[in-house]
Amino acid sequence: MLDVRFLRENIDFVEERLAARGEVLDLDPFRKLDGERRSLLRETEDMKARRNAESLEIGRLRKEGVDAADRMEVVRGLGERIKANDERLKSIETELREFLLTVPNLPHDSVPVGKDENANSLVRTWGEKPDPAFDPLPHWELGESLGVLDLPRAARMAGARFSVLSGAGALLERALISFMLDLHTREHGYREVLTPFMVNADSMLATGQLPKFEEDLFRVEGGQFYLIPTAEVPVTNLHREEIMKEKDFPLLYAAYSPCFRREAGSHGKDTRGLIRLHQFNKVELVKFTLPENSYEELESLTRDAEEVLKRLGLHYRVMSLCTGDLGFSAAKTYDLEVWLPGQESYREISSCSNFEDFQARRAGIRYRPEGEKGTRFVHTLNGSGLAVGRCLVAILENYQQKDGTVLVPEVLRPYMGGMERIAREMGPASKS
RNA sequence: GGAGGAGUGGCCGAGCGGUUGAAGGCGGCGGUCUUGAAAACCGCAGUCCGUUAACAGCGGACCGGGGGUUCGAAUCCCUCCUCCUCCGCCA
Repeated sequence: MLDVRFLRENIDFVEERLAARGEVLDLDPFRKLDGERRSLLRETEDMKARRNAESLEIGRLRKEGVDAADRMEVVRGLGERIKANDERLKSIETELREFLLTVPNLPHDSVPVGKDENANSLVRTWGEKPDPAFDPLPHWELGESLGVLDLPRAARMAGARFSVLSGAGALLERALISFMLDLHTREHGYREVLTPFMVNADSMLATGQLPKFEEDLFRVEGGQFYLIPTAEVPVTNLHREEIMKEKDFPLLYAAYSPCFRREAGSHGKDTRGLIRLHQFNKVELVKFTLPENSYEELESLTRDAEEVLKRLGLHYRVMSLCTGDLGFSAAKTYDLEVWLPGQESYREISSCSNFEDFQARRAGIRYRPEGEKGTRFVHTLNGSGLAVGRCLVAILENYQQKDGTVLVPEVLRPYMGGMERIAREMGPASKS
């Protein structure tokens, strides 16, 4: 959510910045509602001040035994007008809030202007495309032939966009999760948290999934819960409605969670393999920082995510998303894109964003600046560190050998009982 | 699921329907004292909204959330939520 006072005083500037997102957003409802609210509020508060004074006076008179019936009558009438005004105010405030909740964040100055992903700018690349002397298989063919991936059975038990990993596949997924968490907690200073995988609507509202993107979420039938689309939601909500101390910052968290997404509107996209699923695993990094440090923290957050790819020896590039490709809540985002030889393309494997105070304002996450009166909103950031399933895809495709086996990256071997190579293994009993 | 109990400021804990934003204690901050520290003593301290150049004043709201009664509600009524205890069930 944008700061109402800032919006009021800089409404033309805001309109212009939002236009860079490619979204035509008319801020007139704000102009109208905000003005109405303020004049009505002023009037109503004046009446309340009078009522308070009168009531006090009535109490005093009655204590002295003086009859105050006529005064009480007057105040009763005042009370009725106050009540009517309060109701009107409430509906205006609700409308205003609902409108503000649908206004996206402002892009940071350093974000390239453009209308879609073609305008994203390349920040840097690491490593090189492998140059195998054979035609690399896409991971779904490789995984099935190795017996570590079973998509048909996943489809039967759940549906399209689900997966079953088995044997070395399941082990590799688990190894990746442990490796990532260990790296971030032991070397990068994050604190591991394991949170609920379902949250309430307030939490979804705080991070920006609601109210606008309900169709992307799974809602649990018969309950007030939503399945989380990313651990960003529960972890950011760890400090919802809290006022923290300046010396507490920065706060760094790493969390493993499964992620659940409807993928509404992406029919026909990435229909094969593990790239786009209704359920996938992810290790998420979340930071709470002081406003003045958030952009340097975004750089280090991105580096922390990159380190996973470096240690796995996977070639990738870093893109800065342009204004038109930026997510609703983000002020600036770097995407990490890993090279997938089976598909001859770079695919997003991490998205690292600074939300500035956009989420903090929705969530009420504040701190007390030292030597200053009052409170300020913190800045929140998060990034995948990394998407585990896509990471598994990248390993299968990048580490496949001519003989159809897959080498296990060095750093993962300790997590896999020393396994150096994934060879064809006995899968589950074959279908008749 | 059944039966009881409780929700007040960072924490603990008072609060006959009328200067109670809220006693007291702890913690925090500033000061006195001290070579320094502790102790003791003095003082300051909530959040949000509106007005405003102002994080100065002034006004309004907030005692789990929402609604009601009343001239006036932290205090009375209704409702929802959360937590605790006992029984049942359960990984």
